[in-house]
Amino acid sequence: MDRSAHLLSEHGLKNTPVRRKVLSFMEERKHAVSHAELEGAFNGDADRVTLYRALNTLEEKGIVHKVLGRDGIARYALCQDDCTVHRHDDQHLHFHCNTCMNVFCLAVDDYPEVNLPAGFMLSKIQLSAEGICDNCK
Amino acid sequence: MDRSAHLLSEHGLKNTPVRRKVLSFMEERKHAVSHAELEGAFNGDADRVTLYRALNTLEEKGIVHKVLGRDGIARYALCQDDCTVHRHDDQHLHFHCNTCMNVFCLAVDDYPEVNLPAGFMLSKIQLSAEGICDNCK
DNA sequence: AACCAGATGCAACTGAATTGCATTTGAAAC
DNA sequence: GTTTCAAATGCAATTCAGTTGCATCTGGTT
Repeated sequence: MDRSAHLLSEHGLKNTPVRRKVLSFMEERKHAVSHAELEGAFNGDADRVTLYRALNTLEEKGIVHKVLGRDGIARYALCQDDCTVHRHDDQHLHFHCNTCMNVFCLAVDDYPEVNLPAGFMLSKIQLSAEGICDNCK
Repeated sequence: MDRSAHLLSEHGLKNTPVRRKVLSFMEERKHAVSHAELEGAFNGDADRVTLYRALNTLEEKGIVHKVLGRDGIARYALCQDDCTVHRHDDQHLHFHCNTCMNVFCLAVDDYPEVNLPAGFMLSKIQLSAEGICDNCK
């Protein structure tokens, strides 16, 4: 059983061709993938709605996490191993390329401390950056 | 001439009722405003397309800046005085409320340093947070 | 082999945002 | 104050990401 199939059974999801291919496609990319990108890769082998639902399900189970690009379009990337349904490990930097619009999940050593005004309850801090990615440069 | 009218002439924009009202509406709010919120405030006094165009124009001129909510919907807030067409002062924290989905621009004292992998060119770092705002708490 | 909850495919729909084009208007020139 | 015109507005139609309803199919268990 490959890694994709393992991830699925581990989270109580049926091991279907679509989900396996979605996961292995993400493994091969170093940027977060959009629905449109996946649809292109499937090239008619899966309905667009099925892909939307596969992505939503994978996110709900904590297998992938969702990030909105600067263009407002959702992208998805594999979570780290220690992600759970209840806690996603988002302690990384999302780098937004202003040329290709791709989003990259990059490791970051130290995370900033932030103190909010009175009355604001903090649940998560996220760091993001934008510029030009190594591929577009 | 009030502040809204001044901002417009300062940036070479016509001083129209719609733009003045959009700006003064933003001044009164402490969160970034969405198109839907504006449309409600205008209550038929301006076409929805006109509002979209007003927001785009104000952003292009550096009078307001745009931020995407967690829901993927654009919101706009007045820039600090030192924003220009070429450089927006985004050195603040965007706080996303998970209840009302409003976005708040909050001041932040120290900004984190980040070093990217080779080949990535950084142009801007942004800090965002999510949780519950003071109003929803 | 039988079963069924969950996954898929197809069609229709929603909602944010954009585009084209005719009309109106702010503000500068006269 | 009148003329003038680029810019702004209003209206209709369109685009595009994402969702929903429902019938059919299938992975995995019995």
